[in-house]
Amino acid sequence: MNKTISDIASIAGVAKSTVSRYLNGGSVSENTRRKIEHVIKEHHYVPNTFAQSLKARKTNIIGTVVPRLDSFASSQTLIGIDEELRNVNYHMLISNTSQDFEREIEAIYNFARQKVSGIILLAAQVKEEHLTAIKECVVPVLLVGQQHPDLHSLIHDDYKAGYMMGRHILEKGHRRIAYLGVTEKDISVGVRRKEGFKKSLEGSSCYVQYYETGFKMTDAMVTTAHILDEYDPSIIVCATDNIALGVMKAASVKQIDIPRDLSVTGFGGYDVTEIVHPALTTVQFQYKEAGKRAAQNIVRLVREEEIEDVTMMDFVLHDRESVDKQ
Amino acid sequence: MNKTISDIASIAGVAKSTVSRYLNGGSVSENTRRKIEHVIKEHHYVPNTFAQSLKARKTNIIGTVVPRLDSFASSQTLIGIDEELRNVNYHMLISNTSQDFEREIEAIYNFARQKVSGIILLAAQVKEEHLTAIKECVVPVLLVGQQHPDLHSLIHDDYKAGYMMGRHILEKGHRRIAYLGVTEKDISVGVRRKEGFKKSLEGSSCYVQYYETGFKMTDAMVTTAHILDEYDPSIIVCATDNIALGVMKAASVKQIDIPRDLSVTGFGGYDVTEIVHPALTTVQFQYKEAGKRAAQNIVRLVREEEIEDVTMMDFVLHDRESVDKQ
DNA sequence: CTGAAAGCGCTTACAG
DNA sequence: CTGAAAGCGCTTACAG
Repeated sequence: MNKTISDIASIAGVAKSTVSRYLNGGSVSENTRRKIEHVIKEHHYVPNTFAQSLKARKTNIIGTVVPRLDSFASSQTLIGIDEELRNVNYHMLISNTSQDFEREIEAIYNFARQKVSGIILLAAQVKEEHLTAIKECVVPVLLVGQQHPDLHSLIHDDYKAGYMMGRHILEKGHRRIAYLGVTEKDISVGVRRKEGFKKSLEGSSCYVQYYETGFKMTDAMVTTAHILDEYDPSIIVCATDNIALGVMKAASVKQIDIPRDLSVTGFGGYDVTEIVHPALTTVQFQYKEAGKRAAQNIVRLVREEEIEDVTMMDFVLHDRESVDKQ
Repeated sequence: MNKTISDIASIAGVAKSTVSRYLNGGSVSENTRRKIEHVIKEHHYVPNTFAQSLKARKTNIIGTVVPRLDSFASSQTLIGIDEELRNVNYHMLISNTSQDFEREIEAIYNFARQKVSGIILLAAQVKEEHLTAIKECVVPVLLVGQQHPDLHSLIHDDYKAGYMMGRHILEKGHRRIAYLGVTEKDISVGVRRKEGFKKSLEGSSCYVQYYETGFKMTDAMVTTAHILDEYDPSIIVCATDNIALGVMKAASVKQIDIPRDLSVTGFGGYDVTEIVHPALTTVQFQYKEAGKRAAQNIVRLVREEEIEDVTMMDFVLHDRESVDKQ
């Protein structure tokens, strides 16, 4: 495991350039090929990747910057990226930033030092510093989950998802609606979903109140208490599954029966939404497929092939038990 | 970003060895220090890690082999490892094997090629090939979640957890018990938990039936149907939270009220267990802390400091709503 | 087909 | 404190 190409060469009685050629598929006579092959097997020789990369001045590594490891969306996306990258002979390197902005920027520079050939960026917001870092590092970047005019990106169709959800609950007869969203700093989740939702309601005779809460389930539980105090909606449309779960928990604490007394919907399509009782009506995004697609796109970018500026992923609306017919 | 140490040296008008010395904290006069600093800043110079590692013949990278990315236990452990490693100036590299044995072995060799200074192995089973790979790669390894005589390991106290769970449900008055376990190939989950549980029941007057199912929620749902057909337990003790959720789902489908008609418990302490209704009685393992501890241990191993062969992590039993008093 | 040599970007004794 | 030189393990023209 600690032999070098020179060792192998001298044991096999050839020049190291010949071994290198053997390794890289250059022309080698059948005879020397066998000799080298044998020596390599015997000594379990594996080339030192650093030396290789130093020469090549690039790697077949794609760095992925991820805000958190413990979310369904993140892990599914990562799995997709990893699987697809493996298919095309690339490796994935993960850098978790724990939702810390500084670390995100740092991660980009670190990846550049490690000479990754491309970076997939899962970020909730793209700031000036991101752009600067990307420019300085001269490395292809694919933004996933958000959109930005200066960057190639891959997004879920949040607007349409919001729209479809609106149509859906309207069809179910709901007219007193609470929409429980998140900060507008998050364009996809905070703005797009809500905008799509609003749009679907245009011209209908319903009444909507908009609320904002945090991403955590506990935040949602607290906010739900407020909502229920001041307003009596027939349904709470939540911007994420997590928030919806918080609403459900808050309701169960208050002995409010879902969906009889109150309907709830989410967005995301997390596995749990099927498990909880009642099963949650939600929009399921295709995270794993998005990951695969992201991998394909970044590799194209690395190879300087053309890709569309924005790749849009589809979704599925699951009509389940948490919404009652009014 | 693409300048080399030579560039910096010539621009600053010094030798590259001086720049290197500056970079590595060697003695440099105040004057040259300023010059170099200025040039580096201006050109955004960052040393090439490959060249560095090539010289150093090692890195400050710890490779982590993980069977899956989409489990609560995995992600929490990874987060813990990452956080702690960052504190001690190491980096984490993740290799996901999607529970594919071949890939696990491959990952070890790959990490070795990349000259990681240590490997943290989250594996359900340790086979001969693992040991061979580890031996050949001459790299420190820490096994997490399982135990093996030839390896340093960090484990959760599954035996004691099983034992405590047994005591707990006995105290609650349960006497007709079903234990829904998993394959004994998984020593921690399949054997230890069950053994501890069995032990706690010794001398008590209860009746227990042991069943086996897969790790997936859907497997558990199917098995639960069988159990309920042939046996009428007052409680089903499940080897994992996932399985317990499957049981709960199966029960809700059959209109069986939990905990009134049937009690359920899990192991793991996943976040969802608090969300579902009724909240699940379970043992919460300290995954994140385990990750941190694992990071500390592997670094000690890398530095050739002493650590105990087996590090045992503690747990907390959460007494919640899914278990009824009999 | 094969080998000697140069060079990738760094670090580390060794002189001065 | 500073610089010239050698070397880490590989690859790639260039000759032969």
